[in-house]
Amino acid sequence: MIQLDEADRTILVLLQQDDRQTYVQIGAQVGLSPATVHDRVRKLERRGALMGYQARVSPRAVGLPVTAFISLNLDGGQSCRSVTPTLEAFPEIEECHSVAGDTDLLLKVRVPSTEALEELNYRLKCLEGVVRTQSLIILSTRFEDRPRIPAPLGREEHV
Amino acid sequence: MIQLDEADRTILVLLQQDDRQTYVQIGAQVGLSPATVHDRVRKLERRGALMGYQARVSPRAVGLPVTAFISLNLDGGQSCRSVTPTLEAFPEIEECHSVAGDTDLLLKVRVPSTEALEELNYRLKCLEGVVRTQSLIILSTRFEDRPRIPAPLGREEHV
DNA sequence: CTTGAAATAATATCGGG
DNA sequence: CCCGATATTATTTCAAG
Repeated sequence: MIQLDEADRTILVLLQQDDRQTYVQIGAQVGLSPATVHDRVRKLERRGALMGYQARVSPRAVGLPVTAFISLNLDGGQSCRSVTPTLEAFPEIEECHSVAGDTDLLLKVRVPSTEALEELNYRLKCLEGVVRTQSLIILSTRFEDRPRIPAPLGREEHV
Repeated sequence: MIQLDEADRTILVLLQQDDRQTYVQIGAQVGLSPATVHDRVRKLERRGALMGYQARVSPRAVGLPVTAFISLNLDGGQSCRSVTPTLEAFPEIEECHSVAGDTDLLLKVRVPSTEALEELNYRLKCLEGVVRTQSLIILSTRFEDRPRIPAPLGREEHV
């Protein structure tokens, strides 16, 4: 785990809310000069706490209004290993998690239509090692893309 | 649906990959001047295609190594409406979707430990209108935070 | 680790094609 | 809608406390 002081945490919170904030503005909040903020940001990047900067694009706006979660059951073979790179090649798959439970993989997907979801589902079923799929369609998203770090974040668990 | 030409799409793709790219760099890719790129970006923001800019923060780095999906069953009462704002007040809930199927709401959550997940689960069960919860723990994340717009994005479906 | 100041590079604005 | 030029701001570097 990366050690972060309070200033680092605040910087992360501010940047994940809006990374277009200037180092001057951020510096004012944390009580540091812009140069120091710059320095800390570079360090956070190198240490892996800051993994990138991305614009949030409305899925609706770009023609991907349908969101769904798809559960995948895999056979026991070594295809379990090889299936991840294959899935990564599907642009409609936004997330891919390995889970504990009834299924093996959980995917979050974005598609233009329910017809496209059906089509995607079919293509997944055809993959080597996939024995079953199950789709869960999102009716509406109440919220997502929320900051991951709650502002204060209670003190660390001692492991 | 927002109408986007090819340049707009390219701009969105580039910005969602890395929104620190300069308008000079983007302009070179799409064959437009920096001033024009600037202009288009502002328009994309106003039209709602660009919803914000956020730094991606490593959940591990900030002490939230455990990810889970929690399904919620609600009673039929009007508490269905009031539960969303309540959930939004939970900082550990990153996403909240209304789904079609066995359950009513699907949450994506980040917590410091499995103990914290247990605690969260308990707090959710106690909420007015929640009759059942079910947790699905993520063992490992193969990928997430992927761009939502695949580079070319096949031609529009005609509805 | 921090800073102010200087050098560099970006964004924002605007008149006009 | 697009551009070039200008003005304004921000980032980046650096020598030094």
